[in-house]
Amino acid sequence: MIKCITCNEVSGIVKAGKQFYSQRYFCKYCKKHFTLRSKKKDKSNKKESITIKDLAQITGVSISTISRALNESKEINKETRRIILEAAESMGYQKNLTAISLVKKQSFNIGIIVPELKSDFYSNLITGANEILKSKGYRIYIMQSDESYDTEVSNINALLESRVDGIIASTTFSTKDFSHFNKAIGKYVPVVFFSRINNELKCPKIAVDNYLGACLATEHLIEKGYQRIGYLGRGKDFHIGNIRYQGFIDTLNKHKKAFVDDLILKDDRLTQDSGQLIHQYLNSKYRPDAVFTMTDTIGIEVIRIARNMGIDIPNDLGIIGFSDHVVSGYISPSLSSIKQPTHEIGMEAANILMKLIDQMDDHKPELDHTILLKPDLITRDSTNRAV
Amino acid sequence: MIKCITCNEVSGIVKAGKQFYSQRYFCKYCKKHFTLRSKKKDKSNKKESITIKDLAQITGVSISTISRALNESKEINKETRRIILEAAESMGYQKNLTAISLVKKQSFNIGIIVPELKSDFYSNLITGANEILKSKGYRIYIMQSDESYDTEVSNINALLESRVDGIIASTTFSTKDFSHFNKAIGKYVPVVFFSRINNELKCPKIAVDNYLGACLATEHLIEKGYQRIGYLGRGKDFHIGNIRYQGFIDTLNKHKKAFVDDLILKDDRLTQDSGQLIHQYLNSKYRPDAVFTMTDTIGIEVIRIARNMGIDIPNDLGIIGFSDHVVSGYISPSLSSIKQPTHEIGMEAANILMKLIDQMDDHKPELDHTILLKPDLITRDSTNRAV
DNA sequence: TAATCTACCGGAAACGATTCCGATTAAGAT
DNA sequence: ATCTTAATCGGAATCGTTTCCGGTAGATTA
Repeated sequence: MIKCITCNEVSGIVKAGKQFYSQRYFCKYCKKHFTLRSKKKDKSNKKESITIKDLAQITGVSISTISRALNESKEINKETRRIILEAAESMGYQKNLTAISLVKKQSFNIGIIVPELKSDFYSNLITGANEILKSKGYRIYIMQSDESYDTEVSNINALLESRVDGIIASTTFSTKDFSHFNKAIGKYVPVVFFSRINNELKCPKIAVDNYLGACLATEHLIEKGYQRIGYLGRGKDFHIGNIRYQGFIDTLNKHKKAFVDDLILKDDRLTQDSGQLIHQYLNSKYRPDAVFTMTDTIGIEVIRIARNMGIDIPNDLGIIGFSDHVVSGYISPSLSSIKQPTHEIGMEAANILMKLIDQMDDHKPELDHTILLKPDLITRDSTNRAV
Repeated sequence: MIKCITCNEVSGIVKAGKQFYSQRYFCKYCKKHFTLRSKKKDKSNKKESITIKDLAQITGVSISTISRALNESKEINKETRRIILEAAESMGYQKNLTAISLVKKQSFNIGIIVPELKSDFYSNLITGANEILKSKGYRIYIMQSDESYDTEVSNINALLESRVDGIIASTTFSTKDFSHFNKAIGKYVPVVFFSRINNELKCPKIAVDNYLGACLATEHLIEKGYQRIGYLGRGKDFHIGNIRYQGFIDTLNKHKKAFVDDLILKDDRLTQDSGQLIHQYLNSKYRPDAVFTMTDTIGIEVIRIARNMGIDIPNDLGIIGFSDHVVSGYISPSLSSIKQPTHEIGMEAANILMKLIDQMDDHKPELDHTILLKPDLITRDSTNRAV
């Protein structure tokens, strides 16, 4: 004979449920008592924001109507909408983007991946992109890869989990395999590369015209009458570094300048701790009388070390960098450079991404093109010698 | 007599539905035909990612079991979990954070609001915060207020709509009303202020010890034997500016140094286009022989202008700034400054936010305290004169 | 007068998870 | 032999929206 476990009642018996164990039984009165008590426990003061269901309740219409009012549908009476909007306002209703994203399969989030944030270069790119994205109602996730391939991959996965509507990225120095980006594209999440671009993937890329920039820089050194022009940059794994190097070489050739191998230093350590290396370089027997450095950061190091060595800049050594770092204008002597239109690159990348997202709806697949923006030559003291 | 609108059949009549208009009727065969045709249209190649439902289908278990496998519940057989995980892996399953957020009422997103991104100061703060947040599984939304109160407010609203789990913010210069932050707190979204803090709100704040920093700077100038020490900074609306100013005044008093009002220039234009203003200041009859500037940016401008005016730095004019800007170490003469532990401030802010979020679950309300981190005096050429 | 349209609105099924209940089976405890 | 438990699993509600489908009333058209 089955009995209630608390009052021994034998009629109206129901299962007690998990709060005890499965084969125990309550009479229905005891059951009600216990479930009520356990319910009370979790009536916490958690964040319970007001929903359209609440609005429906107090205005006396259905939730579909609420939704219509909130979304400016025309299938709704003006007066009804006014009442609803008023209620929403007074109740402090705030739409839940999470829920909306779920049903719309669109998050209005864009992921941006950069090697690092604390560089005015990348923060300018981001600011440019954000300007466009924000105006279109998108929010941005910013992720840093810290020049690590693995973090880049995990960042992509994190963005995919968050169901971003698109991705803008600058790859790390070492990214050679792009399957993680392909994964995104495979899931119909459009990808646009900016600044650190590549030739591997079929998707839009936007950057400064690195080749042209390098030509401008080299040309400038030649014009200034420098003879033994050297190059300092990363090794051959870095795509846009190679492009700059190629611009350098081609320009020398074009002007029938021979280049000595010893004046060309391509070494990945140059973007890390380069002091020793540069010192050695400047001391070599084929001492250059000018250098084009792949980045301003390297150029600034060259200035610092050359100054310590008592080398006369710009007379005995001309220096020109790339990217126009903030300190380049302030260091003594100030560093000539190639200025990138960072803000525009960011904006353009965002614009293209927006276009891609629109096209996604029409099932038009990709547009695979590369846009190169014009750089500017900034001449400063480090190359300012009398010809 | 009601007839099917396409075949005139009179038996088995059903409503045609909205695709035509309400009072039209189909026979059931025609109806099936038309609905099938309209269904086909939207079977687009949209992003249809695979879900736990799919996994349930192919593994032959329920979705609850799938969920348990994916979440390392112990209420599941090891072998079952292995099979499920294997299937998930091979199918390329990727969890949908949007859906998870909806049911868990937790987004694992943190909003960070800064006045601007393209400043190494704020990007360092963010990087520090991100380091902690990322390790705890949070993603960050970065928003810029551009020193505009209105954007700050709309940013908060955007973050609230996105249901962020917490907010870290530096306010704009002009933020005097904090009700938008209160709104967040009211919705149980914890707020932590960093760097640009205030006295208005009951919530954690973390910044450098601005008072101490100002004292260190002023003390340094006094030690170097400067006599007519001036101050350059924003007007009285800027909280942490006032604190720095107070440290300056108190230190002068402590050393029984009189301060002349004419050497104190508090003007909001100093953080914008300050050239004219500074020139005028340096030319006034109570010409200072040293200045403490509220920020390095102002200090750098002072150096630039003083150099143009032919003033001897540091002998005729000592300059010290605040925050140790990147260019401060490179400009000539290099600018002495007060270095802020930016990275630590960001990390600490994130840590406190994490604690707040945890406490939210336990219904313990706020912890209202201010943490001040120690600054460092960096002496450089701009104050390096023989005593 | 009947057919058709317009303007509104409600019901209910999604979206992709988590989680609470309860059920079952086999094993251990009394 | 009965009670109790552990180990597993399925069903269904839920989160807060959007949107499809269909319904009604009144105006308009044929």
